[in-house]
Amino acid sequence: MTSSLKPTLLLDEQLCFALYAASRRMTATYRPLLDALGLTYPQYLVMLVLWERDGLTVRELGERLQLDSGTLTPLLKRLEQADLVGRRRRKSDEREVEITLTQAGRNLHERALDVPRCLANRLCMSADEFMRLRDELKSLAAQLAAPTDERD
Amino acid sequence: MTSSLKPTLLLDEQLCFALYAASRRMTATYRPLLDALGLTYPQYLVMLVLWERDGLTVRELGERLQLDSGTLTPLLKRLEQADLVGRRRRKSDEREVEITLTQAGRNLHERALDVPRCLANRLCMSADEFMRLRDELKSLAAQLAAPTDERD
DNA sequence: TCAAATTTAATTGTGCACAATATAATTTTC
DNA sequence: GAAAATTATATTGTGCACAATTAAATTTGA
Repeated sequence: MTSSLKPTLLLDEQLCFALYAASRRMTATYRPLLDALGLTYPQYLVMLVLWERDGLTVRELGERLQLDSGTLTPLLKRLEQADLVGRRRRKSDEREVEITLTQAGRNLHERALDVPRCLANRLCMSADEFMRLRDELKSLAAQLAAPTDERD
Repeated sequence: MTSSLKPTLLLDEQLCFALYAASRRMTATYRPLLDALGLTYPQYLVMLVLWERDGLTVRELGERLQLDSGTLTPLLKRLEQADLVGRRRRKSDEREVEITLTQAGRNLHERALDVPRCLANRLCMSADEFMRLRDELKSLAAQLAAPTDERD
């Protein structure tokens, strides 16, 4: 049989704290690697998206990363200051701001290839464990994102 | 055989992004529940620790939550403003600031018992799955926290 | 066609995170 | 027991997150 979940307020028993602590620890592990590239962790995520597909709008970046314009607008301005991206209103629809990589932004891609390799070394995890944990987190996020049509 | 991990820069393949996104989504799921208690998510974590053991110092809270004084000092001042905790220097060592629950802080404990129950309903996870994922995240965080005596 | 509704970014304000530094109290060492 | 080192908290500054509001462009619909 599967034991039923007994909710408590003990910190060490909380999934939410394990998630929160692991996420901050992961970001801290990336920090020295990303410092070398002149990027913060959220800036790195934006660059990942743009390296996959350049020329997205702020809205499209936000959908991909689940971040709103209040976060992205200043972040993108800092990337623009660093000469990694350009920002310009689209001719076809002036409400949209298109973000494009500069040459320096494109050049950074190659140096960034080291980052996941370094992390993989730190993880001491098999590819299978890695993918299973990743997919469990994705499905957890999807479940929490789903509209709450549950009775309480 | 176990396939070897091939590091890429594709967002959807990154464990780190799955972790980051799941953590933010979890916090967002807590938000409406904690709003009802007048707490933010990090404030709730501090209260969890104090409900388990009252009268800790800022340093001890920081060790438990892996947060430094730059985060905790203003957060604790807001909890003090909300009359949930008191702060006072210890007589035995005036460098230390002891945090104690007020009566209102203790009273909040009972109302908070609903929070993990509501979350458990949202998760649609067996207790076994819950505990396994939680423990995997704990061991991931521990691994990343360990000193990097790896060769690259 | 033109007013209303919608969409998209930007702005504002609050609250973390965290690095770096400052300050004050305590402990250690000589 | 006084100088030096250590410890604990607070402060400052930067950069997210995210809610709420604003502003501008576009679309919709009578």
